[in-house]
Amino acid sequence: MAAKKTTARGEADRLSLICKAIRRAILERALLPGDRLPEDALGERFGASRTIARHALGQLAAEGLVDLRRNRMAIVAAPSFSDARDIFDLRIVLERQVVRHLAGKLSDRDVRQLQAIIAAEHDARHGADGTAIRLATEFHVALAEMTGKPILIRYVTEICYRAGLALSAFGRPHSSDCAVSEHLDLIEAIRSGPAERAADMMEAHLEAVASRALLQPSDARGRDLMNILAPYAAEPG
Amino acid sequence: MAAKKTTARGEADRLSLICKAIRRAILERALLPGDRLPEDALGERFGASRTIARHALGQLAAEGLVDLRRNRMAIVAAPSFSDARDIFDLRIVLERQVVRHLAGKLSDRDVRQLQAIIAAEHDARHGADGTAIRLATEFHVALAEMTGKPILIRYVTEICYRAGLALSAFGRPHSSDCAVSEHLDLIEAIRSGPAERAADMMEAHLEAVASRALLQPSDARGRDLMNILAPYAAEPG
DNA sequence: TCGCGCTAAAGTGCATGCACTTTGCAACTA
DNA sequence: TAGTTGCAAAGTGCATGCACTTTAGCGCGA
Repeated sequence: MAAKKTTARGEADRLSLICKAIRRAILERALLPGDRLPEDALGERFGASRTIARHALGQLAAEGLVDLRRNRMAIVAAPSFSDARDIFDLRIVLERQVVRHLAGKLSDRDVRQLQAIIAAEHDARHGADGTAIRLATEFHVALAEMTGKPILIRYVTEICYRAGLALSAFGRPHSSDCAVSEHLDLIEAIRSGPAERAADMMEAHLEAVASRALLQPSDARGRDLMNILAPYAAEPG
Repeated sequence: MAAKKTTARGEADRLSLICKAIRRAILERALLPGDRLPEDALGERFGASRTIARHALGQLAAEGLVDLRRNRMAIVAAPSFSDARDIFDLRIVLERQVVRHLAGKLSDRDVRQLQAIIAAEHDARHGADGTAIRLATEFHVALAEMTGKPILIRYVTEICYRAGLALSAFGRPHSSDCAVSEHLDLIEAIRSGPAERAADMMEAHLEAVASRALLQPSDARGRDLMNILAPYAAEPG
């Protein structure tokens, strides 16, 4: 009973495989907002049929990472500037909640796990841009997971990916440098500090990330035609 | 060009049609946690094939309303007691955020719309149980929509439906009576009050709803076998 | 009477096929 | 040359079919 059919091992079915791959590609900026995601190509790339690829795109659309218009090819979502701001506002209230749950309750094992991620961030800070961004996200997701609350974990994870996408739409290439020291401070505050102080620190950290990237709204690379043309639509000539 | 094919009018494609129907059925307790959702029956009921029904179930699973296990029939999700508690915790932080955005900014039109919903709640308070619950939820969703922030709206709507499901799993039949007066007070606080006071009032309201329903964990109708048996697993005999 | 295995019916997992829609390109026109 | 029209290639929307899995019922033995 080693292999039942062609499939055995730890194959977590191809649907979630495709979802994971696209999520990660978006997070690491291998896929950029507006990039096309044809069903056939996707399916072929992962050895599945269009049916599966289509289903995966549906899931990702539900998570806000993919834009799905009828009869048109799916594309990586291109959040507007105000979407980006709203995503970070939401991320702040969710991660404040994470920190509140964790304050004064981190086990030594937790701390070590977080420090390992930060160490990886440190190592990656001069490597590929995408790796640094992914690790920074992993830090926040790991924090959420330490609450042990599945629902909170799900929403924080989702909003973190959407935030990554938003930064990808508006952020300048080098925006995640000092994250390492901020993350270290954060651990210390959560480990020892009172809940509200730690939560405030998380908010300050996320606000800093957002404002480093989301300063000028008209930074997008020529996309968002509707917004650009809006002022011209009212007055003719 | 009246009707292009068999389909015209405002048909919002059958996928979202199925999703909406199931969401509403769950909210109104026509569908209860654990109820079976076979793909064929669903498709047939809505004049679609299994492909569409399956896709719809995927979406609903992503929203946490449906439980999808491989090779097994989909069922309405049966949140555990701690899931229910977490859902309400999350709902509180999200709706506090809604209220913060809205405090002191409700237009007369907004107030009238909210009052109309409350009036409907008042009328329905002795009718079908499901209608009252649906209207109470509509009140909260309408509030979220008044922020005009699509991302916030999406998450609040989703968590409201999940909360409805959680109440369905643990709540006693008559738990939404005094909601009317609480909702009226809430409007007044949001319209006139300072943001944090209004947010506190929203928290108190949701906490009241939760504690009215989520008092005793072992209320579930014989489900949640694992939890029930947990104390017996340790000591034999 | 109660458990236990076996089998048919019901259901899921997924690829494929066909009809329809969009799109890019190229020829045509002014 | 620039704009427009028409057409083929590419892509989506969806139903259906087939292989595999689960499940429920039934008969059999104890």
